[in-house]
Amino acid sequence: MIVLSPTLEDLSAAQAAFSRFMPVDAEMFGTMSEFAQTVVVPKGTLWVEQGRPSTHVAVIVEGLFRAVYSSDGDDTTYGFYYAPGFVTEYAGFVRQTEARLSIEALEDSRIVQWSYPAIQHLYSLGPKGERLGRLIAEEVFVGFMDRTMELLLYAPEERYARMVERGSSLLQRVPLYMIADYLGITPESLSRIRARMLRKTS
Amino acid sequence: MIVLSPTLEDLSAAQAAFSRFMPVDAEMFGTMSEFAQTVVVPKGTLWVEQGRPSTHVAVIVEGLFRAVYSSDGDDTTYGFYYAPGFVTEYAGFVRQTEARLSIEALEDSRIVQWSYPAIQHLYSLGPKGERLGRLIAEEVFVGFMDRTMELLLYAPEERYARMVERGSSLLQRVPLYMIADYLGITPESLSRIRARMLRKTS
DNA sequence: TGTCGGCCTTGACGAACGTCAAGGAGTTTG
DNA sequence: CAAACTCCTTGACGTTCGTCAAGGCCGACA
Repeated sequence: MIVLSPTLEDLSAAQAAFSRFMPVDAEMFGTMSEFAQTVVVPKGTLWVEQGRPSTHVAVIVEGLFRAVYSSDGDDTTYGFYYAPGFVTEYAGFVRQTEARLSIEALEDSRIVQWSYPAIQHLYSLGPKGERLGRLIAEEVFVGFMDRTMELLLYAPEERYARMVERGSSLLQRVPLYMIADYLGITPESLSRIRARMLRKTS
Repeated sequence: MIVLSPTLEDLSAAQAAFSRFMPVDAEMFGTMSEFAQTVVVPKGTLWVEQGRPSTHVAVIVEGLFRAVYSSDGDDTTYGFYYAPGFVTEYAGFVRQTEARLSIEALEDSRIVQWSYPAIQHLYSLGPKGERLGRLIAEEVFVGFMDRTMELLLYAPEERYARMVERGSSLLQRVPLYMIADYLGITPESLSRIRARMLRKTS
């Protein structure tokens, strides 16, 4: 992992990500830029390690990450993160406790990150900073609600079918055993589900 | 549902709930009290109805609620809410869109509620209001992360076993078919799981 | 007291999933 | 070029789940 000063493109990608939630004026953009770091994360690197501090939140300029929970030597893929969007081990970050998940780069990635003190500083600047933090937390929340609903409402086969219908780019970018994991099933089961679906459409 | 002016006990229960997240000073407490309403919700009432606006957020003084998603005539129990804690159809509330879930009182309940404009007013008072909103959103988020993790990591039988170990009061207060639903299985399967667990311990 | 309705259990059966094991295709590495 | 590795698939088998159906328990209520 290499830490750099952000380029203008990095900063504008970051601003675009934040702008999806609320307008970012010149002053806030300036403050953000001042504390931002660009990080180049090679494929396979753990940007956050389970059990260690979760110190940063980042905007993904390019690349792909997964959140993974490890226990007794086996991994569970909890979620994926890609541009344009955020990546962070949120639970640990907001409470400044140790990360409960690792976050691993699945492709060579480039992110713009802020430390916890930098974010606190942003909050301390006034209601606009707090507001941005709140809006992002709420948005992230709604995303997780969808995820939980998917697991509760649909059987494994339907979950995969819906992912295909949605045209998720993950299906092209991620090995199937991680998709299986994400859907809550084994790779063998996903393989059989795919075989069944092929038989039906042909 | 009967709407009343909050009693002092109602307000102090509300303050206690908020205090779990950050100190609430006299000024903020005053503003909160000014806009608060107490609502008596009889068992069986839908406090929020799926498809209609999600207008309020509330602190539970006493009672029990469940969030339920209805589709094609069958229901899925999404979560439970009880004192001391909050209840709201959060996704609809924060975005002021229609509720995606209904929220039903499972016991005769008493809550202290705030409307969306009241909360916005609280936010507009300065960083402390925004901060409180953000902290609550983050806390709610971590809870949902736990919920999703439970569904991904554990098989149905383990999910029930963990609920028993945790000593959840829900097991005493809620019919098993709702528990089954909450765990993502059918009532029949939960019944068999209970039978299996009894055989093992005896 | 008898009946009704809500809730839990049990049975039977088929379908889907998990596990263990083996094999094949494509890519990387020496 | 061959060997090693990663990833996906397929097979066999046992277990668990969902569904449909029936029956029992218990509190509510006339």
